[in-house]
Amino acid sequence: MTFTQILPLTDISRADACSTPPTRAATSPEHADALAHSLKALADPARLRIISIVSAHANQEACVCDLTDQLTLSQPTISHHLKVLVEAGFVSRVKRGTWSYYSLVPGSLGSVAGVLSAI
Amino acid sequence: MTFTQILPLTDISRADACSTPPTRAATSPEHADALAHSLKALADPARLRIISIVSAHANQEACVCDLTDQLTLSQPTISHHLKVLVEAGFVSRVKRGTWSYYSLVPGSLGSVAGVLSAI
DNA sequence: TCCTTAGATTGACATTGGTCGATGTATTGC
DNA sequence: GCAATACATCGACCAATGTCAATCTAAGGA
Repeated sequence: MTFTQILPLTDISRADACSTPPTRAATSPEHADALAHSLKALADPARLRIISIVSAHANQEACVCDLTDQLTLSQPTISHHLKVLVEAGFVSRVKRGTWSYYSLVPGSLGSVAGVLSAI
Repeated sequence: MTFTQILPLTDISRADACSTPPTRAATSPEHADALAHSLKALADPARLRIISIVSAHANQEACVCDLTDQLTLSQPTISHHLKVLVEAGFVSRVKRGTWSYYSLVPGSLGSVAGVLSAI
């Protein structure tokens, strides 16, 4: 019989008296990086409003002119925010004629919400 | 019978030909600001790991030494991240003796997740 | 072909944000 | 009271980010 059998492993493995042992493993750094990247894309008032405006449309689709109408931001700035959202996978773009139409990627928001509440 | 009865109102109310009408109102700027502020507090790998480490503990409580052990960050940096999380309402602090213990604010993550999936 | 329009890209700028070393402040133990 | 420990705060620095004016590209229309 060894010491590790007599004493709980958690008491041996840590030296700090202040702490209680963890019940499960914490999120990996890679997982945290990925989630933070998604959250960063959402963590901007203009981008949240863009998502809201897009999803408020009948066919879940809005053109850039809808956004420049409602947001008090320049057209390049809105285009920049749209690019961030596309690269993060929250909206997708389709071009018809002169106009670009943006739509929500189904489930993308719910996925982040699910991960968040599962932490 | 007037024109507004013949033609759909939505066709009259907007001048842009590229756009479909919205089915509901978009999020208010104030609401977007508030949600963005909460998301900003979460949108950092170190802070996500802090939340994960705290919630992985038996009593949903961890001291700073638990965090300095697991995160490869300086103690002032960790203290800074903790302050951000406290001010955003995701964790709370209680001091017992020399040690500060941080714990998750129940429901705070779920609340953000709920708002997110309701956009 | 040329002009106009829609929207993307570029470059520059100011602001914010993450990080650390140094220091400050309680609390504990001697 | 004094030294040591745990943690917070401060100040500085560099990187990342939001914003806009200017420019570029592509699609239509005359």
